[in-house]
Amino acid sequence: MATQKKFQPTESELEILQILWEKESATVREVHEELSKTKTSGYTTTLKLLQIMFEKKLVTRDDRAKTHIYQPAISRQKTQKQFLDKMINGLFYGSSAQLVMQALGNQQASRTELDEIQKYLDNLKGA
Amino acid sequence: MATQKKFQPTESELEILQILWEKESATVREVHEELSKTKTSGYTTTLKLLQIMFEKKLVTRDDRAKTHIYQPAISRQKTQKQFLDKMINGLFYGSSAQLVMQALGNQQASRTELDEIQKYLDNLKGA
DNA sequence: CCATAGTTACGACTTTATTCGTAGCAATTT
DNA sequence: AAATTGCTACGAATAAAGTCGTAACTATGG
Repeated sequence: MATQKKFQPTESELEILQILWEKESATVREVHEELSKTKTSGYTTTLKLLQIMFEKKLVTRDDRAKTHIYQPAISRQKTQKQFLDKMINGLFYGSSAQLVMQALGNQQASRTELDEIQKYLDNLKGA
Repeated sequence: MATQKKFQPTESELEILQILWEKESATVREVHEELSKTKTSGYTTTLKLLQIMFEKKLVTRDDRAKTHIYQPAISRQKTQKQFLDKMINGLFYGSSAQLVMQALGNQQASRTELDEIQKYLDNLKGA
């Protein structure tokens, strides 16, 4: 089990994880290229971040070749859960229902999405 | 309208806002007392934070008396929305449905809560 | 009226996160 | 084989958040 709670990714680290989840694996340059679409920081910054993330065990890497290849070490799901939990406890009185309704109210979900949620809900209730 | 996006409360500021939302209004000491239940930082830290929050306009204060009285300047709802939006965009591909299902799956909501959500959902779909 | 306790203000220190410059190495080009 | 390019490593500067110590003021109790 040993759920490495210790290292919650920071804001920047999350951005990088996004990219790694998307691409499955990537070199520093690839990550940087992608980051550059929304940020202006330099290559070595990206490199350093990935190195830190490696130490924190947020990513793994294959360094057999000169150009290292990085992969995410924590799943998107797990990370989502971590942040959700934090948010539910911090901002929503610990009630996921509160959060859900707020989310449904603010962002509008499409009909299709609502139906999906419906199905999911039925499932939970059925159990 | 002028949605003061500028100042997203930080982690610590959020904790303080929680307390202010709860109490409606409070002195530094009251906030600090409450904070002390979960943190160990000193009185002047709390004071300083409230002062900063005042400058950021996250709170208002009545300083007619020696002991100032603070009130939240942004609503819980609005803040919830701000953070939810950020999270949906950052971690859930911009899909609120994704977030909702993840939230329902992880945290278990009680039967009552599920029913509430159901009602809410019917409402949305009805419209 | 003096001492004490409670308050605000505020500068400075600490810690954490982000950013970058530079050195060094290896592969590739000329 | 020298120059160029592209990579990693890593220390250090900068920025942002949180923390605290101390001064100054005010009301209160002896």
